[in-house]
Amino acid sequence: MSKKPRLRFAPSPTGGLHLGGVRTVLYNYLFAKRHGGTFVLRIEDTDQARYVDGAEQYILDCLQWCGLEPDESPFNPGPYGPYRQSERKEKGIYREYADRLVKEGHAYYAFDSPEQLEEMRSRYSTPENPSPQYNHTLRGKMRNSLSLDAEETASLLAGGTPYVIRIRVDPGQEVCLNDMIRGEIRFSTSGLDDKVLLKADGMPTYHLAVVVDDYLMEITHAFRGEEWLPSAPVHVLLWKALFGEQHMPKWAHLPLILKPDGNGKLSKRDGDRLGFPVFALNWTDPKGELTKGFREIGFLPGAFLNMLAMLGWNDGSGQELFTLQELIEKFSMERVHKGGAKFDFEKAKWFNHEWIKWSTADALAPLVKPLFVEKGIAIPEGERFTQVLGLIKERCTLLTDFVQQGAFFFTFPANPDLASIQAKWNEAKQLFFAELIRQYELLPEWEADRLEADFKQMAAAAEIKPGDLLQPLRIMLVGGKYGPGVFAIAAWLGRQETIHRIRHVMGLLRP
RNA sequence: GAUCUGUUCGUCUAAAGGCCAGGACCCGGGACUUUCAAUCCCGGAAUAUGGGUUCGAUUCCCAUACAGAUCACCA
Repeated sequence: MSKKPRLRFAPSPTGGLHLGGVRTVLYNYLFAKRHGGTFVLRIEDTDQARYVDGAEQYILDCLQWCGLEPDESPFNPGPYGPYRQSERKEKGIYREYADRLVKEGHAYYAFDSPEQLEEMRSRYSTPENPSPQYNHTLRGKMRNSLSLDAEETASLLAGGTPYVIRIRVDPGQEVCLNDMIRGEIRFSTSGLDDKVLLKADGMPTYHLAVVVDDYLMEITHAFRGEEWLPSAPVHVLLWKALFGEQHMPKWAHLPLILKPDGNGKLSKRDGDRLGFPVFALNWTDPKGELTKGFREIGFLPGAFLNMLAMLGWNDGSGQELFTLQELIEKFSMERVHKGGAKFDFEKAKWFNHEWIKWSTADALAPLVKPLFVEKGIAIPEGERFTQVLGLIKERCTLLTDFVQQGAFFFTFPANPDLASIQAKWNEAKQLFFAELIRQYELLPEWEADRLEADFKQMAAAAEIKPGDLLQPLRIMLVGGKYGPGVFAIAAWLGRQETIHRIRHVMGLLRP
């Protein structure tokens, strides 16, 4: 790489950050870091109608949670600011380039009202061509500085008639785009339309803004979703007209993330319908409707990123578990897929489970603690708590599972599952546990192996299969048929609590 | 409808002309065991179709089929 790469993520602050968006961030970030480059966050807030308060902070929170923090952003500006397009517009940046395009004949003024545009679309719409475009064939029939004479245009302009600036695309030329993932893609300009570049409110559209800002911010590589491919030739045309193609960033259009069932882009609705999140973090829309995020349902950020990275990329070795650091070291655009990938929530959970197993109890503790607190469960400080996490982490797929799996350590089992032992409960067992309590009370040391050894010895003496006694003991200590080894549990609970729990359930059972 | 992009087990994918198409998720079975997990073993399942090119095609070419994206003063 000749110079330090500069990459950007350029979301519009309109709502929750989607899985696909996070993956776009990730690939941009990985590539930047892989090559010692810079990762910038630029806010594309040019659509004031869709702007949502708080969405910008939300995006930053997502990046922070993921650990994909930008080197330059509206919150920590670098030398290429401002980093919000609305602020850039205030400085007249886009206007200047739009005017230049008009002056040089690459763009023109269009005075058509929304009604007139609608009228045009319905008038020229046919079964063969359901979406007529504002292009070289139709622009002569519309009200613009190409169809009107200069005098009329000037008076319209002087009279304050609302107008937009549209790119002038001449037919019959070929635009070639060299995509890092897909190779050479050719478009004929005949199929392109005269896209609006500058809106009537003076704001640029995405097309103008992305080109101008990528140039001004010296972006070297631009990775974005595949849905942008159809408008890529317009951007190439703009680059040629404004700054020269040789300065254009290298493009890559990332494959789409598809819905698990059927086909098509994964949407928030699919998540609601199928019962999984599609946003990174909880998102509350302006109407107050909450959409769950991966963080809140109990994902580790590392697992989330790991899963996303593998949706469309692999290093060819068969390795599936990667830390962010490893991804940075191994990531390469050459190995990014062309085809879209269906999102599989089961596999996503598998990644998280692996990450939890792999995490230390100490690392998990601060993440899990609030979950217990939330449920009103008082937890001990320090080692006592992490010991429990160590005991149960391998059976937790989501962080939230820890509460379910671990609550009985800290709270007395209120409703023990008597049904599963009552049927086989008898005098002999009653006697056994009474004796067990006596024995345990006298035990010099309270430690799992010793507890187990004594238990088995006594079972043998009583001529009852240990298995028939362990089930009741588990219900007594845990309350249900789950959890780690019973003697490890007893050891952790301590003598007093263990005996208390045994006694309590014995009182509930009738031989 | 037009333009563009895709297509290997149900899903994510490996094999960048050449060992029985490999791994993972998932599902089924077994082992272990003290429940549930974890772990280990075994099994299930794929190159969309048709033509070429080649001694040999998952891989290269063409056609067909299917799927997707886009077609706003939204990004």
